[in-house]
Amino acid sequence: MILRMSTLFLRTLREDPADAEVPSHRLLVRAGYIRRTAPGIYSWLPLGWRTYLNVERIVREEMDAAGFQEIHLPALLPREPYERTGRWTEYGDLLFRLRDRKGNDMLLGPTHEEIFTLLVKDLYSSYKDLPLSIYQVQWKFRDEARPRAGILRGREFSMKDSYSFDIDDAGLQRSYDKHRVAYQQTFDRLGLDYVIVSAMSGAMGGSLSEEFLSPCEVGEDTYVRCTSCDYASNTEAVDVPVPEALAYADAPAAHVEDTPDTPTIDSLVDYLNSQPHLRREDRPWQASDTLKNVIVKVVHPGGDSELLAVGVPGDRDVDEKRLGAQVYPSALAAATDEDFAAYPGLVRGYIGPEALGETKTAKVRYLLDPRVVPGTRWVTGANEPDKHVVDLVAGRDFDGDGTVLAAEVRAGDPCPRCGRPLAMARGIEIGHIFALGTKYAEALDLKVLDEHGKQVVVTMGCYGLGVSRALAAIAENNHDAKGLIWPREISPADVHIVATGKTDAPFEVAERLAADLDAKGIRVLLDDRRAASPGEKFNDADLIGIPTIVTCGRRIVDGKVEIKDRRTSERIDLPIDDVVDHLVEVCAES
RNA sequence: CGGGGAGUGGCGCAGCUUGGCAGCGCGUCGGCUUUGGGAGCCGAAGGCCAGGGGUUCAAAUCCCCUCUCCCCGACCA
Repeated sequence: MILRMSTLFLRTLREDPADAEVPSHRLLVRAGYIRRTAPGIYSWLPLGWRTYLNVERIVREEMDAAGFQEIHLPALLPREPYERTGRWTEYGDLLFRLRDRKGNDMLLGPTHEEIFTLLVKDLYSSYKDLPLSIYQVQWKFRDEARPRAGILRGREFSMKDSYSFDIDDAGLQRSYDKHRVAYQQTFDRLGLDYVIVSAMSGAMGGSLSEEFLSPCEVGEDTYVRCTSCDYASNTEAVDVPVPEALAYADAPAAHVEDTPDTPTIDSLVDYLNSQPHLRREDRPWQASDTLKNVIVKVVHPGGDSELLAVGVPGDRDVDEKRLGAQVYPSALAAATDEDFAAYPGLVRGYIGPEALGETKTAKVRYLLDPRVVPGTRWVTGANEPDKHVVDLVAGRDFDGDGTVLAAEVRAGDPCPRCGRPLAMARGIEIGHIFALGTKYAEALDLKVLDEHGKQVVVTMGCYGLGVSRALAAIAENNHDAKGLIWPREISPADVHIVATGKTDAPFEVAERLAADLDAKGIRVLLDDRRAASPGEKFNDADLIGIPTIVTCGRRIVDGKVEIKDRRTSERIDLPIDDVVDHLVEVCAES
């Protein structure tokens, strides 16, 4: 099939749309691939839809090749299964809810664990049926608080979601690994760079989960990567190398000092440096010499809560996400005035380790950053207003009840694998795989008989891959100032033929080439517009981003056309008769 | 939910401070000319200035209220 610019349902924009910031959004709208229909909701135009279908096809081929079976579930779903797993409530405002004419609650599927689980329960009842991996490509609906960046984060988006069903943990691990490999192959074929970072399973439940992040400035997920080796990790999960313990035999004894009006680390450091009798000889005091003790409230799943004290070097904040991941499945909350009132030993702004810990006066569980090893000397709160302790030595004067990875991770911190500096990076989450376990099978009572005739709960995995988001990620990684530059397999066409000139000849040559290429199975976009100026056509071709551009123009009189590689801008002139063979070769190579 | 910005022909914007015929560029339609990097000239169509209320002889412009969109943050399989 030959697409003709003269009749194509397309309008390219000369200027950037006012509401688009990120490159993929800007260019996809400008080049006439998508149009905004409502906030976070987009319509696909012919070029965009062909491109989208290519991405979807590649994903589908890779899933099929891995032995997963495609099915298709409705997007419009009943409330009941989501009620049973608790997600009707848990999803909150994120869920698009509606009612049918009888008043029954319905929803637009944000994800389909429940329905897949019920479908398997409906059909299967024996361990002999397992393992099973099934998937679909479906539009998902989430009423995001803030949709952004075009199709990178929409309220309606396309996702390939797979689900695996196994009889035991070993089977789940095998299914998980198969999906992991299938994802690697899929993203390789899509031409997307990615890093795999371990993630917290959070609300999805389960033990193991990994995210596939495509490195990209406009991505929403921050992660940490090593500047030297290939270590990459979710920020929450970065490990901190434990420094060696220091000798402290000749360390001075701890002493309490008056430090009026110093409830913050900054004010404390300034005060220490301003007092001649407190100054250090070797260098000024800095925030990292202080030990900051932060009180948070941990709310357990049952609803009980307790206070927790976290001690971190004063130059670092407690990263709530990181701490939250450590206490999961309990949740974090801010400690209230009442909480503090219950522990008179805790003096806000002047909390020190001597009052903390299971055996101390405050009896608040006290966890320390791994950097606080025995022998390190600290300035920290003396548990009295306006007083701090200097030269408090870890291991001699205080201990924690354990360690916790709660301090923020910063660029320059050492890589846990090789010790070289880490860097902060951003990425687009293009895939997320979970070893779910039995959460959904239990809630929905999916059991099969095992070889002993005993009912066992099936264990599950779920594996998401954002198809429309992957397209946006590909666009983010494949463009220049002039427009998009598609990898051939993704591109809406293989070759963009531009005819230009005032005579019929170039147009006739272009038509003939288009027909010949089409006969060879090469997909052609033909710019057969007579009225458009050459400049307009060339700019449109660069904007649209088809990988090979053939210009039938002024060289026609020499029997030649120009072939340009969109990515490298390399141009060659070729005799007309050689063009088809040449392009067949070019298309086969890339 | 917090902070910032913006709503004016299809698109991108000016006009608002200081009230007085609703403008510019692009696009669209017709005509002539033009064809290698978004062509030229002539003519034309197309706008309740987000909505509601108010002030005024007169409101895109001033005042009050509402709505919507975009960006940053919070949130988020």
